[in-house]
Amino acid sequence: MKTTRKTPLKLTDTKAKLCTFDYRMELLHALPFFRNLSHKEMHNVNKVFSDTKYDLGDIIYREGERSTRLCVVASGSVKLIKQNLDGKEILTDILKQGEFFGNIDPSGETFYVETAIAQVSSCIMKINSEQFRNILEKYPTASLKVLDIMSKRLNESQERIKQLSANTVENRIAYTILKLGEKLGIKNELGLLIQIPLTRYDIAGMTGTTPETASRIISKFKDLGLIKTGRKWTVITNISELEKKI
Amino acid sequence: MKTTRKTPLKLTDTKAKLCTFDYRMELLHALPFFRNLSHKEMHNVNKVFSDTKYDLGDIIYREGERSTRLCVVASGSVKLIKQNLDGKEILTDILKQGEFFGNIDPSGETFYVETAIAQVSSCIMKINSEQFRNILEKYPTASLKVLDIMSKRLNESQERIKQLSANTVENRIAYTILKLGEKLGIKNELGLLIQIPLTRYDIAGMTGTTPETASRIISKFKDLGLIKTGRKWTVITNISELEKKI
DNA sequence: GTTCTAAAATGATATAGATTAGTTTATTAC
DNA sequence: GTAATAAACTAATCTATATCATTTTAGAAC
Repeated sequence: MKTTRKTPLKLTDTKAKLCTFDYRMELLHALPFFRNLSHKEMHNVNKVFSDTKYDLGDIIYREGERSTRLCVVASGSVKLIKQNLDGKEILTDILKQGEFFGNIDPSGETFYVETAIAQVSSCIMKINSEQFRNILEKYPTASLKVLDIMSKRLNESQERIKQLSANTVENRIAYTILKLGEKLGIKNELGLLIQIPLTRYDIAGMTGTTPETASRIISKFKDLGLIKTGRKWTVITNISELEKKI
Repeated sequence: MKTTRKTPLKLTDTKAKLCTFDYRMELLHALPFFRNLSHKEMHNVNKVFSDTKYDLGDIIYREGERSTRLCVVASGSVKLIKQNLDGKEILTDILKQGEFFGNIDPSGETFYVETAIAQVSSCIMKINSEQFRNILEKYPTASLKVLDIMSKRLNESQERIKQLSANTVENRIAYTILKLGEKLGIKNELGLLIQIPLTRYDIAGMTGTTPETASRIISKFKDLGLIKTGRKWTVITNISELEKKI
């Protein structure tokens, strides 16, 4: 018995929003690390950011390239991946509007440690890491916010290690879908809609398994009525039951 | 065919050094984030640190406890572990002299996300996170250093995810031993000596496997002449060949 | 030295999930 | 609308490693 797969949802416009001056100001000011800055200070910060548009699948930077930029997702979403020697890739993070990625500190690593790819059409704001460093030195509370975010990311990363070490693939996939729901989900009539193109390769890359196994388990979850999926969307239809699978 | 296991090494004194005022000053000043401070500034910083001695196996804090402290290893070594619901534990890090752990930012997580255990007799310096935050606000370059360390830890953590996702247990154990050698190893006549008590449980917790499998693979490495081990020590006798096992 | 004990090692068996191979379906291009 | 194609799905087999059970050993206590 299958759940129907022909459940297209009206997809929202995938074109990246234009990064107008006002939009950028608003967005930068909404970033946790710039929240306390005055309008004038924000104006100065805004000046040192540039922005670029990327289409779905475009590579923003590659692992191993000399790193000179800190990036902020102005619109769209970005996935970060690391590649293994044998070509297998792991997906380390999916970033949405307002999140930063790239190189924070010019005194540290000078090469990007992962590849960043636009997951949908996206607008990315960029700042030279040296200039970002200057801002952080000038506004110490901003540094502390960045530090806070880094701690949280480290903790999430360790949670993933814990899961890889001790949980089954089924547990991990349930957890990953729920986390994505929390982060990117929008409530609608069917449940919690995650509107990003999420291939079985992506799921496999996030959970340390193969696309085949990911597919099998997702089919199982669909049969159990926990989720519904299409090529570019996933809906969690029964959160509480899916949580029991962790 | 076995390599002889009766190879006791003269163990160095395991008693924790006393944390005299001068020793603390020296140590704090050597920390990357305080390196640029003046003697007078260091004096102020030193005042807000307290210190405590722990014996082998003592718990410094437990996962889930309210977190109010940032800790620095003054002497000895500390292991950080996270526990799974089913009791299986993963070892997230081993920290040596000069490394920090605990809670950095009081505005963030308010509970410890891991358990810290003294791996040998150790002296730990502690500071209230609020006070540490004040220091970081006062000395922006210190924040950037902390940020740098956090980035590095995040990257190491992601490297581990990559390995758990794509490599065999053998690969991971080889990698882990080499990393420990890099971090804690002391060159001696036999090779690179790692002088910490490292049980098969620890190795299993670091590599996401079981103690039995860890034991089997370590035996294999011993038979191949890559390492020698005792209860409280490990020597890498052939680094280049061990590297080929990654 | 001898005895004791927790850790380590080893052996036998079971299984989750990888691998290989093929079929079906959703979406894009026409 | 139909055709083309890449992703998703499914099935059968294989293997690395977990699990369960037992023996051996290093180092401590005497």
